[in-house]
Amino acid sequence: MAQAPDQDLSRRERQIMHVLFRRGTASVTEIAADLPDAPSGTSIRTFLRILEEKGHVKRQRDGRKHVYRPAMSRARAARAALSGVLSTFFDGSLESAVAAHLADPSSELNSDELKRLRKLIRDAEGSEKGDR
Amino acid sequence: MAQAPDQDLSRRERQIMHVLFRRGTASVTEIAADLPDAPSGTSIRTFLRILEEKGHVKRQRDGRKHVYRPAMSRARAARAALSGVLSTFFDGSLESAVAAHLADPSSELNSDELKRLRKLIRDAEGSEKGDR
DNA sequence: CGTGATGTGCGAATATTTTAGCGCATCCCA
DNA sequence: TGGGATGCGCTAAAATATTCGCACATCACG
Repeated sequence: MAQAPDQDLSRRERQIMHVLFRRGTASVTEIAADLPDAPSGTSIRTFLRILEEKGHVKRQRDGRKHVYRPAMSRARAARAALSGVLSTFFDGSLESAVAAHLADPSSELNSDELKRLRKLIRDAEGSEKGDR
Repeated sequence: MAQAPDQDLSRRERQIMHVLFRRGTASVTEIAADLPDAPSGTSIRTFLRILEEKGHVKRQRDGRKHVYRPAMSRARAARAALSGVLSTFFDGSLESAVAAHLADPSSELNSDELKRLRKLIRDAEGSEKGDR
C-alpha cells in the first residue's frame, strides 16, 4: 500500500518530498533554494534524516556532499497524487479534470499538445484492455 | 493569491478540507466518518473553528447542528490542486498526466468516457481561445 | 602543514498541532 | 415536563513538528 505518501507527512516533510520529486535529485542547498521560507541547512538535514528513517528518501554521497532522492519512483508517486486529486476534486473522473484544465485560462496549451493528447486517447481506445 | 490552500494547512486541517471538498458540505459527524483515525468530535470542532478563523471554512446552522463548507469554490480549489500535481509530478504537462492515467491499470475507464474525453479535446482545438 | 569555507549528525529548545475534558444549551418524547 | 441524548465552544494538557547551536570532519589551497 502506502498509496498516499503525503498523508503521513508533516508540512515540511511534504514540501521537501515535492522538491525531490520535482528535481528528481537534490542537495541540501538545492532543496533550500526551492523551499518557501527555507529554514537553515541544518534543519533541512534534520528532515532529510527523518525522511530517510521513514523510508521515503535515499541518500548518496557525491564528493563531500550528499544527494537525496525519493525512495518511491516518480511514476508511482505521480499516479497516487493524481488519483488523490481526482478523487477529492473531480469525483474520480479524469474527464472532468481535463475539462477543467482546458477551461482554465492559465493552462495555455497549444494546438500541438492538444493534438498529441487526442492521439493519446485514440490509441487508448484502440488497445482498450479488457473493458469487461 | 492563496493559490495553494493546502500549503499552509496542517495535516488534520488538510484532511478535513478534503472531506469538505469531496462532500461539498458536511456535519461534524460526517467529517468524523470520513477521517482516517478520526479523533473525538470535540477535536474536530476545534479544527473547524480554526479553519473558520483562517477563512477556509464557512458554517451554517441546520437545526441544532452545524453544517460546514469550504469557503473557496470547489472549482477553484480543484484547479489549484490539479496544477500543483501537474507541476510537481508531470513537468506541468497535462499530456503526461493523462498518459500516466490511461496507462494505470487501476484507472478502469470505459470507451464511453474515452469518447467524451476525445470530444472534449477536439472542441478545445476548435475554439482555441486566443492562443496568443 | 595551517586555515577558512563547507558539510554533517546529534541533541535539545521552541513552536505548532492535536486531542479531549467540561459545563452549558437544545431537542426528543415518554 | 423531566431525563437522556446530542451538539457546541472554551480552555488547557500532551504529542509532534520545526528549528537550530555545536563540535567534529573534509576539502581546497596558499
